[in-house]
Amino acid sequence: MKETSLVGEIYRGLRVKYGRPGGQWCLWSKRPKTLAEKEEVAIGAILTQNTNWRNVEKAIDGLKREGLCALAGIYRLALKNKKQLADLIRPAGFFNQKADYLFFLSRFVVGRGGLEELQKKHQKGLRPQLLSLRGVGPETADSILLYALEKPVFVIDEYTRRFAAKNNLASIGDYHFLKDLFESNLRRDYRLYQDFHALIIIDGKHNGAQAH
DNA sequence: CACCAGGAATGTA
DNA sequence: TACATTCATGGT
Repeated sequence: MKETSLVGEIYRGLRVKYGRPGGQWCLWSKRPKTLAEKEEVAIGAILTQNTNWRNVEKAIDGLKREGLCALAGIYRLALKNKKQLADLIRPAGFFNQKADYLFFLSRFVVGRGGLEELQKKHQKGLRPQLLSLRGVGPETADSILLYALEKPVFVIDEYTRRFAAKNNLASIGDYHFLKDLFESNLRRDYRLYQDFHALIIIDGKHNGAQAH
């Protein structure tokens, strides 16, 4: 239960300061998750691309109102009426692109028997398969792996880059370099990775929003 | 009014 | 490899 590395010490500092991730992270850092919650996280991982989380919540609420915050439902709707799907997620911005992206992701997951099947199988080759989907880059793939499929994969984003630079952990922002830095200095535990990454963003917002 | 938010794809040099 | 552009809403 104890981290001896510098990275681990920094994590404990965040835990002392903020406790477990709350607010918007209550769902993403929740353990265990129901299947419906995992699907909501996977959908949110697409919707949140370059978009404020408040707008993502509006889009997710819209999907829930129609009973469509699920991958099988999204797949069916995208086949039947892609424009209706785009209209539902409009508040999240980039709605035409993201309707396509959700279609590709839902088709992939449904075609492989659902998220829980994915979580059990394909321990190794899953990340390249996610990356091969249009609309799924490194950050989105790792967000799905970590928060929806509960794999010990560290997510790197702009907050993580700033955080690493600020704490003198790395001078370069290369995605896989930083990913390997965190993963090789921490227990291989998805729960630790979830909380750490969430706290990095919480801390980044805390430090960047002083003017309010 | 400009700028940004939990990116990725595509094109150019 | 390193930037630039596009996609688009809603809050500040």
